[in-house]
Amino acid sequence: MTGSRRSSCPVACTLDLIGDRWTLVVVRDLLFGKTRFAELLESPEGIATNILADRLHRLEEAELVERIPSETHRARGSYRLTLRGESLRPVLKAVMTWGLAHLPGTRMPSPPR
Amino acid sequence: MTGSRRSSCPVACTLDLIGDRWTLVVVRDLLFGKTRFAELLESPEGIATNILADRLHRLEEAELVERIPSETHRARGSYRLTLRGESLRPVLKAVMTWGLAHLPGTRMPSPPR
DNA sequence: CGGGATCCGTCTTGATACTG
DNA sequence: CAGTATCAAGACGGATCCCG
Repeated sequence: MTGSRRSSCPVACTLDLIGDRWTLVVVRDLLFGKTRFAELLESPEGIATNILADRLHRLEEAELVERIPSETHRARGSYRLTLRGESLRPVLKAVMTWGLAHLPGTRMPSPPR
Repeated sequence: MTGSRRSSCPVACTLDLIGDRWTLVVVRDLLFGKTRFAELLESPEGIATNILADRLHRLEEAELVERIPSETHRARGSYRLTLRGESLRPVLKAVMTWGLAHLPGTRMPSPPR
């Protein structure tokens, strides 16, 4: 995933940002209220630590996520979606709705709000 | 892209199907009315022939696309979205809407219907 | 010539081990 | 706990080859 802008198409350019198998899973978890690295790791999909770190960095770079460092412990920051990041909710909703309707066996884990 | 189902989450499972940088671009073109291999190749993003063939096969396997062989020329088939494939339209719409709203410089090429 | 398949070098991904 | 380092496996991209 290079992230390079390939065209002026809103679909292709958005996919440059979130078009991979992990980014939207991370966004999903953040939308569901998770904030810490370890929490994000716990999801049943089993994302690897380096992939999670990479995706969080990319999302930060795209200003979809911000990292909030802790004042007490230096290595205990948390991650939150920016407003821009939260605006991905309709995209996630559409993906989730499609999955629920067309992939038997899938179900909602907990309220996405 | 392995395509293996990793969880029961509708988001993660949907991403197993369409979570990469090319699949939704192909679906976009099919929704826009393109039907032939060569047409799909012409898009400004510049997909490689092997990648396009691979994505079409995967989409066929997932029953999102069907290949319709020509009666006259045997090597002149066309591809069309199935009903199931067309049902991805809201997902594509959400992605496109997000891109138009948040990625400056992106614009619609031609009516998506 | 159109519609792919195959080969191959490069870049990305992901599992695991390791560190502050 | 929160990542980084390492390294094998796989995906990408493009050039070419092949077949009707």
